Amino acid sequence: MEINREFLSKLSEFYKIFGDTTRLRILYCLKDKERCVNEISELLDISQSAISHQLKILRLYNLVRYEKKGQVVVYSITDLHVIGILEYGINHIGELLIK
Amino acid sequence: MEINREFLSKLSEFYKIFGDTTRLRILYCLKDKERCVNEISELLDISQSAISHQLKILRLYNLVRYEKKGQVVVYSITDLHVIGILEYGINHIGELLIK
DNA sequence: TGAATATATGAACAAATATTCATAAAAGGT
DNA sequence: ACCTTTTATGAATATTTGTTCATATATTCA
Repeated sequence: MEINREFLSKLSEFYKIFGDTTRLRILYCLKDKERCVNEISELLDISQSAISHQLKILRLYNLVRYEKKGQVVVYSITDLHVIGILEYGINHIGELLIK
Repeated sequence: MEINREFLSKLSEFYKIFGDTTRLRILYCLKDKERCVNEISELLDISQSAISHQLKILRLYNLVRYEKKGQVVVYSITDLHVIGILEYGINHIGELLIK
């Protein structure tokens, strides 16, 4: 009847990740293209540190992939699910918000 | 290129709602059946006040419907989208978490 | 090797959010 | 009219979360 507590907790943590505009913007700007930290930082006009902290969270949940290329670290979306979830939100949530 | 700021903010607020175990549990226990506040409170073993505060948020975002029946207030899920989003999470997020 | 650049990270602080507690409001039963 | 039950709500508090600031680490280049 009730959902298993542990899964529930993971589920809420997961949604929570998408519940922050900084993280959404990061994910969105990585949607079609990998980018390095400074690039993201400049593009979104958010401090390097803040971006780095948020990337850490995204990494922790396997939403982004980390690849070191010389001095630079390049981040990209891990997997199509992430884009799917984003698009699901973009398409379906609008409708709910209107009513 | 970037998502419109206002939509972005609504989107994150929306995901945020699902990013709390209490609210997830409330939504989940209303999945197939309408219930009154005390019923939810007892079922989930969370204080009536906490439930009521959270229901207010769910109501604000039109995720649940409010119906007064005499002394009792009955809540139910507003719309199939909500269940869709929940199920989307339940089905797809598990996979992401594993990797 | 030393300077410059890119990124990560811990601690402090600020802001947002959830819960509790006390109480109010609304309805029903006596 | 009064007591009981159910729900809502404001204020206080506790907790969580995000950002900034200072600094560490790693890599390249001179």
